Amino acid sequence: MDSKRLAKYEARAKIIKAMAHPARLLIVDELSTAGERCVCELTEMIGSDMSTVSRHLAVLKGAGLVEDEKRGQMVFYRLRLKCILNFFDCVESVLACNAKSQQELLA
Amino acid sequence: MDSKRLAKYEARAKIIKAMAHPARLLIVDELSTAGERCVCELTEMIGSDMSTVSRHLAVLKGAGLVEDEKRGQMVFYRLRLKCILNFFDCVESVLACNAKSQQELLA
DNA sequence: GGCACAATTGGTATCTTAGCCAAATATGCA
DNA sequence: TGCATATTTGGCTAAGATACCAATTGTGCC
Repeated sequence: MDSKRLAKYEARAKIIKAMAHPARLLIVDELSTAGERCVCELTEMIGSDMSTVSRHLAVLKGAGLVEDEKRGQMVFYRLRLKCILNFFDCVESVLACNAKSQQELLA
Repeated sequence: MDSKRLAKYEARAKIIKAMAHPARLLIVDELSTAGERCVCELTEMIGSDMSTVSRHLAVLKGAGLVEDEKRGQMVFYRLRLKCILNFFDCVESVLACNAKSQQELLA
């Protein structure tokens, strides 16, 4: 793979990798409907340590998927782009396709 | 996070994680345009060991993204779904958005 | 200043992933 | 049968990801 093509796929992979975790998918999903959430709200939803959630948010921010804003002692996160929902539609159709194949194997 | 919601995000994460690698993105991209490719062709494009490529393909297959067919001594892989291209469109728009932000910082 | 709350960061243990080489398996052909 | 090619799998090691606790930073309030 030449270096230009590699750079292209690495850039894509970084973004995709940022979403490749259940907790981070919950965050993206939640932000897409709620608009914005502070770290403490997300922490309660996810149910793990706040330090862990903060690191997940840092990953999403590093990939450019979310942006943050500090208001008072809280930090609010929101999606930078809405198209991530299309993304999920595609993932769901893969899941549906897989489920169908599973059924055909049983039938 | 309740177990049902967790299961939903884990299923999604598995699929997304399967694409979260430059070599696997090249494979998906290539299959989306070429239709199908054997392991040796993909190995040459990627430029790493065939055993490595074979493992990447196994990851994609495990997530239900590709299917394989053995013909002769070769194994051909192809995409199970075409919608993965929409997927890339979204990733590209995140990249474009990031690039724009970078420029604004410089200006 | 001193305390409480929100969030991030350092440190560390643990698990997973990725890569290579070598070995095993499968197919085609002489 | 024997050899070459295509692919997968086992074994190993290095690198990366994840989670927790503890410590630190920043803000608001008394």
